[in-house]
Amino acid sequence: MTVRTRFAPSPTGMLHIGGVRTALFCWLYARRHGGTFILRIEDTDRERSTDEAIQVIIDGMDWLGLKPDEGPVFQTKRYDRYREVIGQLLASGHAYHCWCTKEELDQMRAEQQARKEKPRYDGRCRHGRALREGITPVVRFRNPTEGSVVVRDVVHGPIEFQNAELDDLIILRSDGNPTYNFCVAVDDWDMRITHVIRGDDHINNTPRQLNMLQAMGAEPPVYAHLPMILGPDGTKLSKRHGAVSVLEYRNAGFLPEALLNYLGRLGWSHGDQEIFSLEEMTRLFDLDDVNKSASALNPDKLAWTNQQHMMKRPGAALAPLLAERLQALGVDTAGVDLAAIADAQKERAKTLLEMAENSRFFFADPQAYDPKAAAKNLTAETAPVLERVRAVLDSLEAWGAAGIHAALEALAAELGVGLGKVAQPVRVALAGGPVSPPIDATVAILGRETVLRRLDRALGVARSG
RNA sequence: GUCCCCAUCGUCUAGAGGCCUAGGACAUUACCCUUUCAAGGUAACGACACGGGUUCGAAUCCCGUUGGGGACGCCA
Repeated sequence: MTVRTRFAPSPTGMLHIGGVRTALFCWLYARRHGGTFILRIEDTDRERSTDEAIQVIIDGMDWLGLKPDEGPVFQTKRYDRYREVIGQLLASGHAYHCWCTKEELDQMRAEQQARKEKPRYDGRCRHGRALREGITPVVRFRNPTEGSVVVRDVVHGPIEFQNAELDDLIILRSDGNPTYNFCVAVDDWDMRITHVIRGDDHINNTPRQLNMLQAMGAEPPVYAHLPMILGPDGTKLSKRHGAVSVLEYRNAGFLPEALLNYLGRLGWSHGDQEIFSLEEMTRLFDLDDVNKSASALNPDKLAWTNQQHMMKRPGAALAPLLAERLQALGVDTAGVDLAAIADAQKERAKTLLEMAENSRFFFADPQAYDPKAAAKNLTAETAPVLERVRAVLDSLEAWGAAGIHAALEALAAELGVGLGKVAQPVRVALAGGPVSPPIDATVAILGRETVLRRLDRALGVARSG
């Protein structure tokens, strides 16, 4: 049996990272077993579905590299098929028309709640009802009233539901649109889905879907309900928590492999390992290792994970992404070795955005010096040192980090001071502040002309300060 | 309210009855390394929700309590 999984988002909001984690596990499981991963867009709610949301789903998955093998399949394109199945269910008595109005149903629910009962359709149209003028009936699924349904869930184990707890759900609205639970059942069947991997907020839908599958004569898939992902404060994920949409993570400068690594470690683990490449995850992933409890997002750990992945990438593989972030900040990146900058900066930034911000001084001379740093490093005492550095660098033959390092070290030795006494004034002169990559790399990247120019300017400040 | 799910450091997790004096990671704090900042290294802090069973032995199995989450739509 070939494994077939599906990721089935509804395009009503932005694709958030809880959805991404679901997509990841579906993708991973399919990849791991040489199966097929399908993207299905559940857009039967025509009021709330938007093209923009569909685009975000597709762009987001594309960015992350979670490419579907089939799809996107749109449920709204399958209406003929749904109506066909509804016709069959009607004919076989597994479904019936219901003429209740919304007002009638609202009243019924209100009464039930007043009696502290679980609100549910009471089946008043179950055994036929006179056709009512001016009302287009809905179609309801005739759920069994006795016995129970057992969901065989690979992460939770068997879960039993009493049929008496379930009511007759609407499968076709009065406007002719089929509803979610029904479409899911038909689609999972038609698409020959073998493993339904989704959030555990769907556990309660599963017995209904199982009953419909049975009524249609379909073999049910295996279910795996994943624990929810909560916001950092342990409550349900919402816009309140800030970055929720995948694309926001891209814009904040996270690497796709890092986001996937972090999300993968939520609800899944492999011993003590924290850092995984996508390839490793694919090789190691198993539904047996998925745990049952919800997990809260930890922004610090996400940032750390991102840094770990940035350090794993060669600078050249970071350069184009760094360029995007710099351009977003309005920095002109022409003519500068971005790969070298990325290599120098990747272990001192948590995100590409932070890297870009830390790297601005590579592209423009400091407009002002950090007051504290200048007061300490651009002084009458350091001026002679800066002068010597200027002379040494001016006459240096081969421009390169190794040569620069050797030259500065020799100078420090000659002056009888530690390298720090030489490097720090130079750093402030070049970067405008007390922080930068190692001075040799910084000098090398900046280039002789820029370095000499900035030293001259700093010298002016040092002499007068 | 009814039904369903869940429960190990602040957070993510390891843990399949003895290997647990409960391990790792993020965060925090100290120290080391060091030309700054980082990165890296070492250490410290820090948890089995509670109560009953079962067992020679329970974080692990069972029951209850409490707490959290989800579902109960002509939403998905």
